[in-house]
Amino acid sequence: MPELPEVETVRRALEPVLTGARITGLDVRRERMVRRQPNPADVAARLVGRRVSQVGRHGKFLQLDLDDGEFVWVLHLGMSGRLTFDDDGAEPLHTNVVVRHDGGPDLWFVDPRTFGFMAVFTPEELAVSTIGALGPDALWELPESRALGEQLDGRSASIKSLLLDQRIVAGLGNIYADEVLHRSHIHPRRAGGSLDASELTALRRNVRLVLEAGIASGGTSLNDLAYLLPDGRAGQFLMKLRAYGREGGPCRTCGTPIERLVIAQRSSFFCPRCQT
DNA sequence: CCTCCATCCTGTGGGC
DNA sequence: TGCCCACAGGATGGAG
Repeated sequence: MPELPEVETVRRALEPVLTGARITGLDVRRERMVRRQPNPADVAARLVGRRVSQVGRHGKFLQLDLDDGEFVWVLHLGMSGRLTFDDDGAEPLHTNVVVRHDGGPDLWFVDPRTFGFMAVFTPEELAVSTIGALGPDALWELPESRALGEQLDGRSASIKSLLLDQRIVAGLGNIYADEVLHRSHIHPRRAGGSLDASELTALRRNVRLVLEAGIASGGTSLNDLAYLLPDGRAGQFLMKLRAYGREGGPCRTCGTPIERLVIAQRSSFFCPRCQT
């Protein structure tokens, strides 16, 4: 569920609490939440007793440096993951992992669908994993349009599916990809290699614009059961969406009803008039 | 190398 | 009200 703006919002909430904190305990209640770990039994041993030196992010992956980079603690929220601190309220259903530390209240990893996961890698293990093959971060390392064009050159797959490919640029998901394409007036089914220079320029500009606007609004909460800020509030970007989830509603540019297509097994919302 | 597809899970909302 | 189905913010591994 959470895309870059949501994960960045979470990162900013974790940063002041966890930076410098020492992990004192780990309670894994659903083993499935620990995945992609070279040896799953190592997770507690690698985590407990270590100090968080930096709270980072690459695309949708949270990456927390432990003991100045000796290990990297990776968390991914999947489709329904939430990170929140124990606020003395009732522990939510599907609190699958509890992390104790000396920087404040326990950290709760809540995830009904369990598509999220966590793992603790050495930098070497991380580098050779698929996480190490992530493309540049869509916010912090967004390539120039010319370099984007080189990535897309010759590709016959739809631009929508290529925007979702985290090896090209890391951070866009289904909502923000649709928003970027709408603002760029590009049809989601266009072949990636068919974009011209001015379209690439618009695409790049709108990736930045949409992600920054999403972060400024605290992300997108589609309903109050999935993504929420760590303090429990809902993100406010939903009302600013121009395409995603608006099938049948008027295009905010030209009034034409927004249509829905399935591309790469995901819903795509677009304006049939503005986006060509 | 590239593209497409099924799969991992649980919950919700719409239609009947 | 209850049942059934479609669908949901993601990533991966394997087939072709």
